[in-house]
Amino acid sequence: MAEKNFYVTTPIFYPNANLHLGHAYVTTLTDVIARYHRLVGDTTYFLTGSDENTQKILSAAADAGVTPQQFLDDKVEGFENLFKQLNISYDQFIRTSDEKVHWPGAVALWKKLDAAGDLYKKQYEGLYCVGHEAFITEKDLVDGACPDHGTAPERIQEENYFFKLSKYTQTIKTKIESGELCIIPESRRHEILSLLAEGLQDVSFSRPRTPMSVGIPVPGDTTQVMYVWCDALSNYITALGYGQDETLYKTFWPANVHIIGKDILRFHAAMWPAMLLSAGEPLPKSILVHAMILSGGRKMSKTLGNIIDPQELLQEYGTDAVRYFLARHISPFEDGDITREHFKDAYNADLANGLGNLVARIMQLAQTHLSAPVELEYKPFPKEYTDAFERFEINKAADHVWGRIQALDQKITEMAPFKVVKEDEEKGRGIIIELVVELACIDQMLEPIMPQTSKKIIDAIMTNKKPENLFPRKE
RNA sequence: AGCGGGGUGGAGCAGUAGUAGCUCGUCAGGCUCAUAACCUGAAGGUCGCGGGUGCAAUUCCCGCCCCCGCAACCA
Repeated sequence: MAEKNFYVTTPIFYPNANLHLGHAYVTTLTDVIARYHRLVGDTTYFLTGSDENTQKILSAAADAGVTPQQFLDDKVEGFENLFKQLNISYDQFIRTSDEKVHWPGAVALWKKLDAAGDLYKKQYEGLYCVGHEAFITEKDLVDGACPDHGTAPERIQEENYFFKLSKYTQTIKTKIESGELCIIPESRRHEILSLLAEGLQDVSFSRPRTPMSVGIPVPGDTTQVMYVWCDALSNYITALGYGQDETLYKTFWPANVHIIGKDILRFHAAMWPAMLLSAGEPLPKSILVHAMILSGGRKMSKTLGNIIDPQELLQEYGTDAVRYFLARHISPFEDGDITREHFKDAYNADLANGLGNLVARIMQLAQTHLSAPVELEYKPFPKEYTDAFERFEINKAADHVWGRIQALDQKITEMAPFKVVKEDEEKGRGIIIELVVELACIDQMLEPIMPQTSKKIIDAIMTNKKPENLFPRKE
């Protein structure tokens, strides 16, 4: 628990649609981890942002009848709005369309790859599916047409820059095996190692620039724009001023952890490390691959109609209840499940009957029988709690806290201060003070998960007043 | 097809070679400080199916069945 610098990132999100519960999850997970590190005294930097240099924005904007810039600004405002409602404490929100913050760093990184001799031009011929806005392979075709769009792809020939990804296969493999680059959990580590065992192919790293192109121009070649993943991945360092004012970069890079979803593992655990190796920069220390949230055992989709909108939950239950559910009832590593019914049950059992009721019982006793606020003494966090956080198992950390809540409820019943105080006032007060002290300890551990609630509870303790009903029971 | 994850009391999940645990729900009792809350106890499972190895398998091995994900606006 030595104080140190801690840099944590979320993926950057596509602004072509509104954010859903999955985005809310990864961001909340990251926020809980960031808040924990601040709490234990680490100098913490938390980055999130949006991935805006994508061709799809153009058509989405056209459909919406606005300019691409308006469209982006609008979506990003929506992102920031959701993050505000979730009480996300990010230090920076990076937009890859930002030509001042992001572009110079991405260009600097490109130049490093080029200087290392890892970029080369190659004639590329492939089947381009207009629907995908991407190249697809021969074997994807069904009766000569793209199975998803039902149209025949165009055979396109173009000259692109290629990145020598293959060159770094072995180095990356070694670093992952040695734990120098830690992939969490184990199952994902195996997955990426088996991918590396097959060997990495060099990848196209640019596209020809057209009048309608979106993206960062390749330095020294105005006919090309950077491949979107090359552009996007570099956000983790451009946000720290890489290639410009590198004060933050020097302080915080390498990142302690990139938090990502399993669908983008190969970009983060293969392509990104290769880029950094090529540029001679250190690799991130770990990559945390979280699982997906299912609804009723199925992936959320419009067709199934099982989508749960984070806004809906936020409105009905409030910020901290949503944060609590995501942190405790969704495992970071196994697919989790959420239904409205399940959410309500957890809310009533753990927040209304559990935490909320406990605070009410103790503070009622304190307010009635103590003449002044209790003087608090804080103990160091228990190992079970800190270990869970070091392993990024925030659900286990929360389990520990709720175990303490249950134990405190038992203690009240056993010691019966409400009864004792009638016979021996001093003794009764002593018990109540003990209870308040323990509540304050619990409250402190609650902070990363439920910052607003934690504040309300400590305020109640400091003023020796029973607070308003924290979590009214829902029927 | 291939790859990956999973099938444990009503629901959601842990878990281990040797009396199967947790949370929610249900039922009974207790308490009265508290949000009809809290505490104690109980009922409820042949741990997907078939075979193998072992003194012993839910746990290891083999085969099979079923569900889900990876390709679709989607972490």
